[in-house]
Amino acid sequence: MQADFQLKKPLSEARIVVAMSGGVDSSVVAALAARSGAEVIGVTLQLYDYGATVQRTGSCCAGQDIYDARTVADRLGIAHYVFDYESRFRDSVIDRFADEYMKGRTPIPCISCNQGVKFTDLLSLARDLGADCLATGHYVRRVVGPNGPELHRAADPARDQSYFLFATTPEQLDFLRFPLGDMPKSAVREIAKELALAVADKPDSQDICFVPNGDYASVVKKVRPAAAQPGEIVDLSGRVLGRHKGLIHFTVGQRRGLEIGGQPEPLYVVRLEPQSRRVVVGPKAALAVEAAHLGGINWLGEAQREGLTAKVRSMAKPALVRFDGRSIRFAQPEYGVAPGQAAVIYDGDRVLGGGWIEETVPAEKALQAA
RNA sequence: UGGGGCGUCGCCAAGUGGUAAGGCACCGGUUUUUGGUACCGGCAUUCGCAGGUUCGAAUCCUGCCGCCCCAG
Repeated sequence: MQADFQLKKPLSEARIVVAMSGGVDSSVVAALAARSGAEVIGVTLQLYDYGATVQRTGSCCAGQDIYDARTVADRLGIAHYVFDYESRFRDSVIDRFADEYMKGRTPIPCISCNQGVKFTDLLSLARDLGADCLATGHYVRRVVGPNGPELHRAADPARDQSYFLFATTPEQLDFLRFPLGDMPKSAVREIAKELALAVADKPDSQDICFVPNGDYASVVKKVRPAAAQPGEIVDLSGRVLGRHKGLIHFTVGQRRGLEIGGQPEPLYVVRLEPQSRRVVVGPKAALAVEAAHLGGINWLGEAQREGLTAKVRSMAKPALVRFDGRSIRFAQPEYGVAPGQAAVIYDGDRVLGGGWIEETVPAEKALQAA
């Protein structure tokens, strides 16, 4: 299987830097790059303290993963460097993650990481190394269109990671390459197996890489000890239904963990009020949202067209929306839209851009029905 | 200490002689490079306690305990 690195010069004269996390995907990218005839440099970033995470499955960029990346690079016969980006990662990803939770928002550290550490810092590092491009293992397609490179959904819809890459700027996209965007995951594993890469059967990463055991609240508390303030759980009319042990344990749309029984139907978190530390809950209908205001918008497209869709979470099916440059308006009510999450706007398979959800507008009709 | 009502899983609650519905909560799993959602599965050998009647009781009888309401 050959990969097209979309370079203007012959591959034999090119230098490709591959971001190697230590997982199968980026390892296969390195293999494809090595096979292309270009000079390949593997780079692995050490992002967080790995003492606690060594051997943990489903992690990335620490301990065992760095060792795995090195092993693959050795096998492929390519150069490999490890850089310590811990403090940068702590500032731009972990601290920001904790601060968002303290504000009653629900952050997506993977996007912060892609946006900052990977596509800003690592990318400029790659330029410094004299690379012609930076290749990563993301499942997303870079399509060269009439007006330059475009970002598209991966060919394998089950693996598509475009949601996590909405903040990629045109300048970054110009330098980035995503050789796996056209392949199904199974093909990637097959390549890894053919080449007898040690990571061929390594489990996919999941959850938040720097959070052990899925217990993100502990990480937030460790970074921001003031985060664990208890408060009241109230219904839409303000009636106190119970107490909670910290706003950071909740996100809009969440059902479990409220520990309030005796209800005729499930209760969901409708909103979080950091000032009063109240968690406001209500029936599912109260979750309906008709619009969302976005901040930190990144735009990759040209004209804004009709028939756009948007995703407000990674695995959601795209919803029909109108976008006016600042807000999206859903054609049908959308449920569980949480501030702090990303809204990514698509034209078909193409990512036009997106932004962070700052505020949502309840869908009146559905709210009254509640 | 007169009258009335009630006591079934953590919560709500069905069941009034035939061998414990359901919902919520909780737990586990599946899905997933965020959080969450959704889906699947689990969850009272026992009905406040003690006796009795009956082939058989959460359901009937007796006593006790506890709670609520109305009267003092």
